[in-house]
Amino acid sequence: MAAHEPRPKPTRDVPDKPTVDGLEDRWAPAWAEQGTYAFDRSATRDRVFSIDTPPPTASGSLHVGHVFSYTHTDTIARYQRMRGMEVFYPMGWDDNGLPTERRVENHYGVRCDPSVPYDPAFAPPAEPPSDRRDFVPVSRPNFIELCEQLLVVDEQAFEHVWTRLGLSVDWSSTYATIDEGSRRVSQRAFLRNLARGQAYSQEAPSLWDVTFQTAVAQAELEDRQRSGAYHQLAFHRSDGGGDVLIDTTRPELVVSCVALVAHPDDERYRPLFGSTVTTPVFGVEVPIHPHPLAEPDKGTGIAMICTFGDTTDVVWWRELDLPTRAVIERDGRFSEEAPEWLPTDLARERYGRIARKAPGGAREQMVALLTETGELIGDVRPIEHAVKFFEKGDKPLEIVTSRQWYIRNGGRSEELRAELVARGAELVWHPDFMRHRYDNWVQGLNGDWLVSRQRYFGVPFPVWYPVLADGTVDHDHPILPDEADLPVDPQAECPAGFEESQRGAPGGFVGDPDVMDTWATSSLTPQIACRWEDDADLFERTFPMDLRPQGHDIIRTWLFSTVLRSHDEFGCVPWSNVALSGWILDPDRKKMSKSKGNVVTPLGLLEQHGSDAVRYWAASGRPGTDTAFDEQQMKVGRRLAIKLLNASRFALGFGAVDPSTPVTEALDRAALATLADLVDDATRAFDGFDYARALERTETFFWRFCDDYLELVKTRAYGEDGAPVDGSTASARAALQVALSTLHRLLAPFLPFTCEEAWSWWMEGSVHLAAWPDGDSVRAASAGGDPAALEVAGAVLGELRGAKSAAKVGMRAGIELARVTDTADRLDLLRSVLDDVGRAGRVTTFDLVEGDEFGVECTVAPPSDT
RNA sequence: GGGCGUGUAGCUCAGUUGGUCAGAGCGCUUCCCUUACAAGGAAGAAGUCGGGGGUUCGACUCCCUCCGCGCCCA
Repeated sequence: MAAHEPRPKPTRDVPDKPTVDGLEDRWAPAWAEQGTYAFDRSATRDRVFSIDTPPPTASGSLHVGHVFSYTHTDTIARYQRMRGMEVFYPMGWDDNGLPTERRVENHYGVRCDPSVPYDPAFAPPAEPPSDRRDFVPVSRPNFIELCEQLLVVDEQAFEHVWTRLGLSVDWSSTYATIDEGSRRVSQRAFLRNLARGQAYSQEAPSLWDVTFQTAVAQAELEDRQRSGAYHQLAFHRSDGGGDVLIDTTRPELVVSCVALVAHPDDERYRPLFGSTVTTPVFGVEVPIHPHPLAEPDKGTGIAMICTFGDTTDVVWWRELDLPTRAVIERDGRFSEEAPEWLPTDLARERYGRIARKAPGGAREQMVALLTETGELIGDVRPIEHAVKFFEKGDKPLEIVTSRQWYIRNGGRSEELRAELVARGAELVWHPDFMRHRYDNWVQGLNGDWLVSRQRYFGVPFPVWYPVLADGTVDHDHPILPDEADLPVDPQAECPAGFEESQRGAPGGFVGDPDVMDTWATSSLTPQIACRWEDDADLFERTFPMDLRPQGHDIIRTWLFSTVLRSHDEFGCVPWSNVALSGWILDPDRKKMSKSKGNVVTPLGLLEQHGSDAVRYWAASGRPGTDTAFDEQQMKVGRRLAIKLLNASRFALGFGAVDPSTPVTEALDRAALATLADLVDDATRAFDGFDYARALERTETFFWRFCDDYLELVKTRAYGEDGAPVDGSTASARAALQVALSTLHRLLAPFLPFTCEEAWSWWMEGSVHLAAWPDGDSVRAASAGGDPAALEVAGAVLGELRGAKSAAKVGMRAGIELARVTDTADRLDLLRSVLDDVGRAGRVTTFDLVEGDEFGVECTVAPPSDT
């Protein structure tokens, strides 16, 4: 539907007692029935405004932060719609990932096991077992089906909140990140990456979260301060020249030590480079290498390199071409068998004391061993140091080696990094300074994007591998599906030309067991929402998109990866604008979060204050700025909504006048001239995605409009009882119509329910499909009015009120004489509106005196008897 | 340690190229049930614009520095 010029109804229908209560129940269903926000896909690209809405986690719950940021986006969607754009505003659900996996498991009492064949008739247990060990194993396709069933329920709850909040989403076009379309897009994009050499697999060390049993990408890391302790260990020079002392926080990793390393310029260790030492306890001979990453100030200045204690070890391992001596398995425990590199029976026997132990237990044993051998020097010294964690995890990450898929992201290519930085520069950032976050992230990348997850639930890699005659798997010659067959599940389906019976057999095939990181799918939301290759017509009309709204905490993940995928596939940015929203802070200025227990449920807020009131608070939060959770502001929003209804009732309470009626009175013309400037201001703000500024300006005008203009014009607008409407009364009524129509539209993006209600009293169709007001048209209606006239009138009226207030009389009291002192220019303006000011202030006589200082002296009439 | 942001009335915040910019709302005090509005209206008190330097005829606004807070990255 295209925006249209306002069309007045033949008759007005204004309720006697307007209320903001219940407007959501009246208008949300009406909008749904009338398809008010339906996307017209016949629109050409230049008339479409498409929004890459963040898909909320389906199994989670909405919180105040969602209400906050989604309201921002909605105000922009509504503005663009009123500007005549067809708004493509789909909603997605992120159900691809751990939270959904857990939820489906617990809800149905099942667990995903890709080795189980698909069962089309599967039904989950009637009573979910209480113990996880009794959960029923189901195939991945079955698991996804259950996920989709549960999503229906979750979606309804979400949609209920969103529609009540008044999001102008087109609910006929939704997607889920695990649904068939998303899987197809993810696999297709991956195969294209693979074909272009942008994706590759490799046996490589990766950070591993033991709890979640998942590999962790650079973007999901966080450093946390943890207390640890330096243990000083004695290594023994092979030439018998004495001991080399090193400090380590992880003595349990001595068994996996492959070398010692010191800074090339470190005079203390320079003579030792190239020589070897034997490790304590195990007596393994290892070399001493120079490397610039060694820190002379840290500990003794020489460190042991293990495979792998931390990410620096990985760098050393790679750059110094060291052997791999991994001992920690994916369950986080030391392997059962003694490593083959241990040279002696004694060493193997000692290893038995740490076998199958978790790092903490192994450390205790090692300290005991080191103490027994006398190779632990002095006391352990407690320190605080940064330790790497999965952002969702609670145990320090280990580093394990396994086959992983990567997508090139510039971390190993300066050229690609530069290209991606250039893509970032093409985007318009709101607010602008957020672009630095992107730049810093891209420039700091030091490895490719790990997209393997080693989990079961997710989008599978669409890849099989040949099994050679000797039974080994040939990872270098993957078997790929035809794009037309996507999505595929290599664990449940066999590749073309093979039989299922050949799975795992020599001469047969195996399916890649891995699934993709959820960001590998989320990075394709523009492609998914716009239905890349699945609906070429829609894609052409909507992509590249116009706006990506999102939180600033996921610039490095979601924003960056989306830019990367679009760059790879299309050679362009996926959207032209990105809008970063801030946080909600609780009254103590802390970020609101579930773990802090200070989250308020959105539905309760919407019911308590009304949706428009909550939206008002949300829209007051400036783009990118953290905002305090403030129910007082919601109450202000509610008052604003009520005020709008009452002011509308007043302005519509007179008979309608023909829209062509000239606005002749100076006060009316001044009011419209002021309004015209406001329209320009609000339009400029919205064009720059600054909804908060548009709201603030409009609101400020509106309060002044009510307090001053409506009071000043009231008597004239009523006209003489029973007398025919004269020109000055008609002017007032005409100006009120113009002003009201304009204000309803200016406020519609913020208070959609209230504005629709008031609009419906006198206009055909939805205000949300009405054309955004035009400053020049309003200015034309003002017939060259001077905004200063309204200012002068308001200033004098304020003084008159002040005099009455000081005299402690009611505003109804009369003023016998008001002596106004002001400059000649302003007195001239005042004369042009003096009748209105006199009536509003109940002034009998004015005395206008020229002077430099503005002032009003009043003689308040004595209280009238009776 | 680096980067970004932020610090204006008790509270939440405007202040767009340096010159009526010292503002708004809430809260507070007082008055008023005036025919749009008592889930309201009117009026009033309240700030050395984080501290200190500097540029300028003039700085909340530009520069330097320090301090506080927040976020991101090491």
